[in-house]
Amino acid sequence: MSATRPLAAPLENRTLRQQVADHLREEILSARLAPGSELGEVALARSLGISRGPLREALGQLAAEGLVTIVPRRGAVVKRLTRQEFIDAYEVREALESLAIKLAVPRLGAADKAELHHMCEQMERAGQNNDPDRFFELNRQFHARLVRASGNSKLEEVHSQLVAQMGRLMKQSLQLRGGIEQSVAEHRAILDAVDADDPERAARLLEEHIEVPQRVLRSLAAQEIFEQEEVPGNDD
Amino acid sequence: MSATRPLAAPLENRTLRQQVADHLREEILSARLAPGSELGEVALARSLGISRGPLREALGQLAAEGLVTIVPRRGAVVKRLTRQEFIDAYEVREALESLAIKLAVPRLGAADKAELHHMCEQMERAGQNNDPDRFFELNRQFHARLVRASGNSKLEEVHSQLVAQMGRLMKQSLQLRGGIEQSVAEHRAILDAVDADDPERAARLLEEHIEVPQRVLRSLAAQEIFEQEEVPGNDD
DNA sequence: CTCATGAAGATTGTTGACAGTCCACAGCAC
DNA sequence: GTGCTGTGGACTGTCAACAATCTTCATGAG
Repeated sequence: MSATRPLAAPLENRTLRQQVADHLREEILSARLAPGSELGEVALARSLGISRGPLREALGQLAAEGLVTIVPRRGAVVKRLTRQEFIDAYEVREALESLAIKLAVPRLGAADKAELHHMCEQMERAGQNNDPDRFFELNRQFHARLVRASGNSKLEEVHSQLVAQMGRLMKQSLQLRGGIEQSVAEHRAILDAVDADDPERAARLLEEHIEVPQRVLRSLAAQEIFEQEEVPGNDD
Repeated sequence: MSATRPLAAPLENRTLRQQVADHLREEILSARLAPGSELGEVALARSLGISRGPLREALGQLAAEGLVTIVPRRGAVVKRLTRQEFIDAYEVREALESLAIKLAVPRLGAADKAELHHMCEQMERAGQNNDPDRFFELNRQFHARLVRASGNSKLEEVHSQLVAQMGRLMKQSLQLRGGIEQSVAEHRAILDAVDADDPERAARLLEEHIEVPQRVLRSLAAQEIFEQEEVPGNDD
């Protein structure tokens, strides 16, 4: 019980496919690999110093996770969401988190609530410091924390996968809502309902909170987010 | 527009990995491959008449879909759900279908409603004929139809994947509820709300409908469903 | 008799090479 | 000049062999 990684990785048993999949997932989520980027197998394998076999398996896995699109005999590209797909994903995410908070509220202890409040304060501070990247990361952790607190592993799995797919776009959608102060206020309102052990009110507030970017996306000509980038592919 | 397969498969472009993945998925869903079955690569590849390469990619894809479990350097087995995982999946499914029916009701035309009623009648007939397999299949189609009618592709995708994971167990859980007549009555009640264009009532009824096996699973010592089968692996 | 040790067999992980397909571009007919 | 055709290159799909690891079983010490 004194291992450096007590959870889920007892030994360095990680196979190459897993390492490559994790690496590429991280590259995609961090936007170092832009949507639309073509993932040539030989070039990628060379740059990673491995063979094409494990790389192909990793790409297949990422395709099943919805992060890349594989066209038979044409290769793999980082998946690019249409506006409709993004709205659809938002709706599903709303339903998932609504369920999550209803399940989570009766299970939360004082320590959990305190931690959520702490995260909320950090988010406010990030807003004051004008650090949107940090705010985004904290926001992601806040929602992930709520979902995990539901105690429903499948829910957590589906949610994290969905958030990963929406990925980079969520960061930009953050700019579409009323600004960081508005978002922090909404989080506080949700936490109030959580403190009061009122799952229904918490769920309603959470749904409204998540709905904000959805409404903006529907109404506004927020096309720019999607229409943009034709992606140079490889710029040397 | 006169091709034999107008949708999604213009040519026989399907790659071996896809064919194998589809084949194995069908085998698992139809319970010809029981949960816990060990999927040895060499034996499987031989029986399919292919190499291990595409097979490994297909297995990786199915693992990402949650149908098989791959333990590094130990091989792949058909995933076996614990009771908790099954309950968790049921909760998520309930949230998804609740969202689906709320979205679907305002979009359904008279023809759609008629089709749903027709499916419901067929379910009743299957019950009278004491044909649980057919009833199960119709029930699956009924719910899938509702989800598709939501117009949310991501929702449909996540839902179908979840249903596939629950797969074979759902058939057995059908026996746990009040019997086929009870289930048909519940479907009729849902359709009444749909006919009345009342999304909230439809969603509430649907949630109660889905909750039935959940409650049974929680309370009852319905362990038998999960504790069973140690699975012979390969019987030649 | 029990448990540790080690070798043999079987299975998975990885690699490099071969085969087939798609795309781009040059050449030619009109 | 425009459009079709064929050839070349690059890429993906597939395969068979090699390497590494795990499991099993026999062997021997205590």
